[in-house]
Amino acid sequence: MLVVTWNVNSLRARLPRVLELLARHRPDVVCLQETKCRHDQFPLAEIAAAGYAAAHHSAGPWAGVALLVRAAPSAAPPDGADPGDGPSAAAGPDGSLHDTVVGLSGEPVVEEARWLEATVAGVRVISTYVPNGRSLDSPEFPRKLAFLEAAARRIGTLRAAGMPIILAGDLNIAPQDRDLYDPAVFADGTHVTNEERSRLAAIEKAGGLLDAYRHRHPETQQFTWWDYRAGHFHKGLGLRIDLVLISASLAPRLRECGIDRDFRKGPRPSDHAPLLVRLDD
DNA sequence: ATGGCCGTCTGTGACGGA
Repeated sequence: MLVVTWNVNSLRARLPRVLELLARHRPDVVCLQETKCRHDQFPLAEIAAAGYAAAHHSAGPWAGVALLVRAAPSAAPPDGADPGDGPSAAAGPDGSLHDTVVGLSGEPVVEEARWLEATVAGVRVISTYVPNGRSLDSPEFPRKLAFLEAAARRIGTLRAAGMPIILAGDLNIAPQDRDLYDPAVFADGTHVTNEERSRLAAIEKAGGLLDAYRHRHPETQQFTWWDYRAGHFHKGLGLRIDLVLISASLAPRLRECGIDRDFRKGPRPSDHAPLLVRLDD
């Protein structure tokens, strides 16, 4: 099973690149963040035409998360078929979306669209977009911490239910200093504080989860986000803030985990690159 | 590293992103 997470920074602006990703990698599951569209703007028809069912949590110009699941070839909708128009849309062999949950219980700002769950092939898959936090003295920062605490509670509940978990998304935390191009630049900023890192660790502990990229590549410095400005991508100045956390029970199936930097290049790229995780079937 | 960018909206610049 190939799982991809990608902060697309507007799904409408990025749709050609998303379709390119689906065609190139044919992932089984895609977790998207920052879709930035109203519910009625979500491009269900184009995604269905590419052979994917979708569930989404859309709230207008900010945030927004989605899950795409590859349909079986025989289950592809015929020409003119209604692709469906909501989180209940489903398709796939073992790739159906079941028991979709929209939103995170206890999240501080309910009207933001930052958390979406579904069961795919016996795995509880979550696409999340954690608040940025802006700055340490901003009211957004305690909201970020509260969101992370709510996520830990929810993950603990899901673990107790017994199904393996894949929590994927833009966590907006660099887990270690090796996940930053220069720790000094971020010394007084968000994304690196003990408050954030300890809450990320609490999520991992609550779920029995591990960071798939770091598990597979214990020492490598590689990034998933680069500022659009100042040529940072071409200078190699980025952060690793997009993560896939998997249940320890899935770790023996972890074949590979990598970042496709090609999608940070080319026409109209997102400022994030997709992170790919392959699990043996 | 001071900063350079890109996306949204009913906009003609402000704001958010990290």
